Amino acid sequence: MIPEIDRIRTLLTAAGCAWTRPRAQVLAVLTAVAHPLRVEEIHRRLGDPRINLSSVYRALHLFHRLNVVRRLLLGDGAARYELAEAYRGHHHHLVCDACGRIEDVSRCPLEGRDLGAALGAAAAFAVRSHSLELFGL
Amino acid sequence: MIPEIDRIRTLLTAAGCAWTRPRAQVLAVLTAVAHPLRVEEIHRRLGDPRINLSSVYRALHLFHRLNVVRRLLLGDGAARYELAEAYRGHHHHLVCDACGRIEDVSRCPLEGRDLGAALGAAAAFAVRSHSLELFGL
DNA sequence: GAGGATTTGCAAACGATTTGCAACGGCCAA
DNA sequence: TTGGCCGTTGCAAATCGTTTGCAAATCCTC
Ligand SMILES: [Mn+2]
Ligand SMILES: [Mn+2]
Ligand SMILES: [Zn+2]
Ligand SMILES: [Zn+2]
Repeated sequence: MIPEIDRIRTLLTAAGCAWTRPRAQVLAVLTAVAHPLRVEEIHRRLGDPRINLSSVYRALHLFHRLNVVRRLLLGDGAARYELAEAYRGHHHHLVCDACGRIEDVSRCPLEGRDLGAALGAAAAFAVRSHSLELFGL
Repeated sequence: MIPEIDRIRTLLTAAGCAWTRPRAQVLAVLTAVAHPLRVEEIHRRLGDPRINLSSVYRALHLFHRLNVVRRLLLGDGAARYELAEAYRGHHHHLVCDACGRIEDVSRCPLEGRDLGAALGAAAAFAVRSHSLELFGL
């Protein structure tokens, strides 16, 4: 099926983790949508009502640890998840202050910037990733 | 006393809000430290044990609404607060993936960037603020 | 200092997330 | 293909940070 899912399945196997129905379905949901989803939303979209909400949480934890998904915290109480950079590409988000709508920005405003220079004194710091959200209207 | 606190007090008054002991002490804590604090930490540092944790939450809400403090969500369960841009200047944070230590970066890697250009299609979006955190070691 | 409006302390409610545990189901070896 | 082991799940209860209702305390204006 979808090549990303195959890649991820292989990755799970390599990490010694089982390929189970909850995990597969959570991934199916995440690959099917274009924007970050709350856990509750992911759970609701699973084809299978037998799957428990806590299994979704556990799957997302595992995926996050294996860098399969990215977790976003946008200020309302709930975390949002989307496929990680390796599967959806590096991008950032516009968050509307008024209605809360979220949109992707594929061009990274940091590209070409020498982050090391910006750090200055804290040169001992090796940047591994960054999180950038733009808020507005 | 500290000029920032006077400014903020004036601002509260202008907004029709009272200058009360909990609010003053929360501000005193925030102006005294250089890094973002969790609500629980702020509460612990108040000189006065009579002040209730929920008053700290309420004070921080008010301050956040009036743009006196900034709220940071760094991925562990708890929000962190620090004085807002107008009082501490625009800056970002380094977050250590290993130990969780947080450090300020005063140079903004976005300065001089035309965010509008980076947005591309979503030109209808007016960026009012941005949040950038750098993760690494 | 008195009056009325705001704010506080307290304790209970809340929503998101995590956890213990017994039943279950992938996965590998036979 | 089957058997069985060990990781995984469903379920319900616990936890955590945060919010809220309400009566009492505090602030601000006069
Ligand atoms: Mn996205
Ligand atoms: Mn800071
Ligand atoms: Zn970027
Ligand atoms: Zn900046």
